[in-house]
Amino acid sequence: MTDDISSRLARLSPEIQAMMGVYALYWKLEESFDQIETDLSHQECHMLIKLDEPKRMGVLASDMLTVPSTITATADSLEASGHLSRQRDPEDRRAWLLVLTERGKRVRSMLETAAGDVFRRASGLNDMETIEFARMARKIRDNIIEIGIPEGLKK
Amino acid sequence: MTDDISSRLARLSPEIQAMMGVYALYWKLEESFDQIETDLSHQECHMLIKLDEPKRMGVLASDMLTVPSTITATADSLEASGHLSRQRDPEDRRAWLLVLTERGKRVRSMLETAAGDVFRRASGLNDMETIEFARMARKIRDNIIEIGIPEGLKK
DNA sequence: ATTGAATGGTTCAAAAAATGAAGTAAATCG
DNA sequence: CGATTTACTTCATTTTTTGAACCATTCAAT
Repeated sequence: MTDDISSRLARLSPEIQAMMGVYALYWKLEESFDQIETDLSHQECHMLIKLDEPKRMGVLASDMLTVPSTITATADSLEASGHLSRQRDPEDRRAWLLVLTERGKRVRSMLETAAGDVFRRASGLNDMETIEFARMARKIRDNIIEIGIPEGLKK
Repeated sequence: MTDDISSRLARLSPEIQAMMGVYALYWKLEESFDQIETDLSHQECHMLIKLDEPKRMGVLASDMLTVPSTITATADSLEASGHLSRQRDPEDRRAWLLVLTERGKRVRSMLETAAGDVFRRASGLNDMETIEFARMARKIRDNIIEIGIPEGLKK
């Protein structure tokens, strides 16, 4: 049965094959979020992951595909639990920068480690393949950041 | 600034780099779901994608990381809109198989095409790289299906 | 067979999460 | 300076998700 799915998939275009793999990996990652750190909601985990550096709330909103009021709520909650703090953006005093506290950094790094573990367990790739996959993933991410920012300002 | 993020990422372990790329791609995919097919909810899109072949509701629940009652609701809605039908599983008459209708197949194939387009636009990989990435993605997906099924029966 | 426990799915009320319209404060433009 | 736009907040409403009680079928052990 597995062979059937797999051989059918092999006939699809490479782009679709790629996306289906991405899909599967992402869901495994989500699954692992459910297991560790039970006191954080999904959305909170996502925000921590996105906060690899201080970011404006508006940037997060378009990054996380949601509206400002949702970001406010998530940030409130993470601030209350001591994972981040709001700091005025010196460039524009209307805007806030969300900055991880030490605790926030610790939890973020835990999430990152978990993500790495999930990849190792779920992918079944050997070391060489992992390195090659990572190289492409980095390229993809750079590309998305590049094309994504202008698109994020849509509407 | 982008260079800063990118060079920092380059210092992380390959597994984490890989996961961050996966993360970014998946979010782009979600974004595209928001744009096409406005009469389908997110969850409904996900269910259609998962239904590459008839599946039991329980299998979908563990696949989609949710509880049975959520699957019931989503299936009800997709059934009402003519995208799928319930058929008793002949193997076990307590269980239902969710089977896509012609319309459901059409929409699913549209979503698949959209996913492929997102990959092409978002990844920025050339043809060779795309083929290589796809090969690994297929391997990963196979591995996840293999290791995932026993894990799915947890609890 | 018969009974008891487990499994697959449904119902529905309650909880949680996401939204969007109206509001405040700061920046920008003419 | 005043008008407009931008960045975020508030909060009431809507949407989504959950979980406990439930029905029907299967499985296991007599």
